[in-house]
Amino acid sequence: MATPTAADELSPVRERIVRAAVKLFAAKGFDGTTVQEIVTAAEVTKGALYHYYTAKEDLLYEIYRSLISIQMADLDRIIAEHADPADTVRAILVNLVETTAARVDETAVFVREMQKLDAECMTAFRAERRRYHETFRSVVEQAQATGRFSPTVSAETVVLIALGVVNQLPTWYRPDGPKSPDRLGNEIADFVLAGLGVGPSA
Amino acid sequence: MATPTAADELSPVRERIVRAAVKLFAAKGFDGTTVQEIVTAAEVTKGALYHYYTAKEDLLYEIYRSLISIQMADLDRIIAEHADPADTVRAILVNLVETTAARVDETAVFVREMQKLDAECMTAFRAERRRYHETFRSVVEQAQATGRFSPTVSAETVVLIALGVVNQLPTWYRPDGPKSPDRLGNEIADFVLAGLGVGPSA
DNA sequence: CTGGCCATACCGACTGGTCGGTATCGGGTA
DNA sequence: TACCCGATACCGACCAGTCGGTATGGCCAG
Repeated sequence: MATPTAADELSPVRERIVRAAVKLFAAKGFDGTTVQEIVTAAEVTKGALYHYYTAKEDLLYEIYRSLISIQMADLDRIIAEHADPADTVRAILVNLVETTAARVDETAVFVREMQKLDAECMTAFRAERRRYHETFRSVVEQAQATGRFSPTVSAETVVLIALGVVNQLPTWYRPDGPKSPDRLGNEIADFVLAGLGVGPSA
Repeated sequence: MATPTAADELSPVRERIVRAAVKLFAAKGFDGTTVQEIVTAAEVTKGALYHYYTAKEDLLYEIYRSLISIQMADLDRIIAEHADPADTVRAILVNLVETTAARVDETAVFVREMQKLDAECMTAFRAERRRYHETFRSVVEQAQATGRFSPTVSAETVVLIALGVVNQLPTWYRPDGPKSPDRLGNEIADFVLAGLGVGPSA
């Protein structure tokens, strides 16, 4: 266990390759990026890349897996930590904005190129996404049922709106912009909670 | 002027080509679609395509131009037609959802492949988008300044959220789903207006 | 200690096939 | 005939992936 190859740790070479791939895929798209460009940017050779990965598509898979596993773990943790639904929703949104802002390239690739995965990966990822979506929605639904949130708008629409902003975030978010991810997340949460009939902060 | 080549009218062949291109680009991406696939789907030949277009990229340009020009015209018309800001915001959102639902493929391509346009087209399109964004935002800002909308959330955030949902719409919207575009648009408008402190309908 | 052996990590020229785009010609219409 | 629309054959560039080979380092027998 001296070598950090366990679990999620990537060997330095693998990590350099994936990092380069993410940046290039985000900038030029999956099909628009050549394997040669990736290996040049990663300062490795084609042989090295194909030593670690069996196909270009594996890189996509690696990117998605790391992104989704983080988000799902965060969601479960947040729901376990908070009792009040307004707190929960706020925490979910702030966390989502923060992790997305920290991984803009990954998210951009995810949003734009998801459908390029082969059928079985697609199904798996759709299932994960669905679980995220439905977990989020049930938080809203339960709070509506117990009268904490206004029931006028459908929970489905709320979730669609909330996830919509986050997925579009890579298009407009700039790390050097005036608003920190934390503030951005809270502003979005303010708005969403206002739409659910909850006043700003408790 | 007997031939309908004027203004936005496309000759039958051109139209078939663009239609096929939109569908394929939406399904497989710009780089993932070959010119041969386009001409096969359009039931024309490569010669015909390159007779009307000088490059594959021209097809992207054509798609964007038609989408954006419609949206900009709608926006200007809607703002001219409505005096009350709540009505204006609702009308903008309903219209946006309806036109987007009617052109899911175009929007999907637009959102995903915009950056593949060359530098000058990009600049032009960014300017148009910016104008849309800022026009929308100023409607919200003015209503906040005159006390019609709650000033607690920044107008910028509201616009980002509203346009976020619409751009993501191609990912989840299904024409055969339970909700009509009109109803969807109104639900989104309900939520956005609630977030701005305006009760449902006037 | 040392020398032979093997596994893992990595190299980069090469290939089979594909793709965007072009050159050229036929055939219908005026 | 003249001209435009479209068909077909073709080209040069490029790309994902391969494959024969090298380098490094650990390990075990002598």
